[in-house]
Amino acid sequence: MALSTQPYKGARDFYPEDKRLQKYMFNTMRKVVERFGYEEYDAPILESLELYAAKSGEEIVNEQTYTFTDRGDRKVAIRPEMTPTVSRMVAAKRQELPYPLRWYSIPNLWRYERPQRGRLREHWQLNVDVFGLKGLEAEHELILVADAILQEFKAPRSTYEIKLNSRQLMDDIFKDYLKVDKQQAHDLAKLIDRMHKTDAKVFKETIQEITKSQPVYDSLIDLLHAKQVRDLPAELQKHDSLKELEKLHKLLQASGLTNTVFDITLMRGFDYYTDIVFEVFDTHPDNNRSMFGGGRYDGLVALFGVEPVPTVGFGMGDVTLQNFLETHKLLPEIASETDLYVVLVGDVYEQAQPALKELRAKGLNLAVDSTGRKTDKQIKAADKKGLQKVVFIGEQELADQKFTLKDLKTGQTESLTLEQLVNHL
RNA sequence: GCGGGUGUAGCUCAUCUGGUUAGAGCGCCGGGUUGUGGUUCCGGAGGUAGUGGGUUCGAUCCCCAUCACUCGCCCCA
Repeated sequence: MALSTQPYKGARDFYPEDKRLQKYMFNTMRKVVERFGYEEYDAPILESLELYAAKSGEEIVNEQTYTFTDRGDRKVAIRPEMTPTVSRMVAAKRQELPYPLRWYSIPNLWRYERPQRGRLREHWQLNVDVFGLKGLEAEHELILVADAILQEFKAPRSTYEIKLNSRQLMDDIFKDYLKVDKQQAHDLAKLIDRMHKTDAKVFKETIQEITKSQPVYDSLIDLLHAKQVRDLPAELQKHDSLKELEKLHKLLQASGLTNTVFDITLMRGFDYYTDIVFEVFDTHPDNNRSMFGGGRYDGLVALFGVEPVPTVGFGMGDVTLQNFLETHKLLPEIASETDLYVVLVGDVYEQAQPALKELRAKGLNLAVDSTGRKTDKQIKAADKKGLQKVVFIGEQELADQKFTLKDLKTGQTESLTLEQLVNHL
């Protein structure tokens, strides 16, 4: 039985052309978040299982986390998300860190689930967090960062929509406005979260079943029709979170983000969110899904026994981002890291070394064809690698110290000294 | 974890209700004479039909199992 060449289920091999694309995406993200003053951190892929048990939500720990017991009998998890880790890191140095803290990371994360479009078992996720800002300047900044990343990828604002809501608002609506109990609130939240995917009739019937009260049902249906903050009942207009949402919306509009909307059905899966949450949606019908999201989670750092630190963060997955860029045809051709393919003509491997050394010293990335095969084969190899520039080095060139540079795209050749060659590229 | 679909050459797919040596396009390799690719021409390699069972005189085709991929659900990025 031959060994399988397939990568592990739900995980990807990155061949050089795939890796080039990944590097392009990550470098673009890095460039943008660093422009906003965020600094990169990292951490181990393994964490103690307890880290996730506390606050991530039931499902992700019980069913979606890769776990094992190590030789020292410790329960270990492969990180399914980065937020608990970064909270742990901040808590560990709570007193000595300079706030506001702007941190980012691009970790690979593992979740045990059924792979499908936009969702694999291993993915990379840009995590951007700001620690130590109580005001909604934090939310504003992070949404600007998310938007700036998509702008850097040249995505028109019509291709995505930024949805805003508040977890606090929803909690208070359930508790004080609708006056339903905890279990009902939880069930309703889950249901509302998938309202757009549920059949309208089934949706309403399920609400009936959960609320068991006609007035509550009517009020809730009314709320769900709200398209903007102003549509909500006057009684709720006084709610702090709603005022904040309105302010945030104005701030974003003033920043040129014309594609932000209030969406009362936005819930977000993790239990640790405490107030404003947001998600960026792809508006394309073929890929209508949440690309990334985040929100405020003021309580997480305090779980480590230190004073709380107000925090806002978001995550952006590489798979969903790539789907988005592909769907909107925003992925450019990415050139190889190699600048120049060296065709050796005749038996000149040894004599060519000084010239090769000089070219490398001047910063060119060279791939030398040291096979000794015919020149046409060598050129074909360069072409197949997707390289555009080829230089010929043979007896003649070495004698004259003039080298023939060929552009495989235009077919033109030029005879150049090493100096000129370097300047040319 | 649950439900549906698919699985034939490296890739995309044929093989007409089970019937001789399973085909094509693209790709790949070699050649059109020795220092210039991409076009073109000629030639060639490559498949135990995902895997294992079963039904049948006979299975790529029907049945079962299993694995993989894929779509949806759950959940989420």
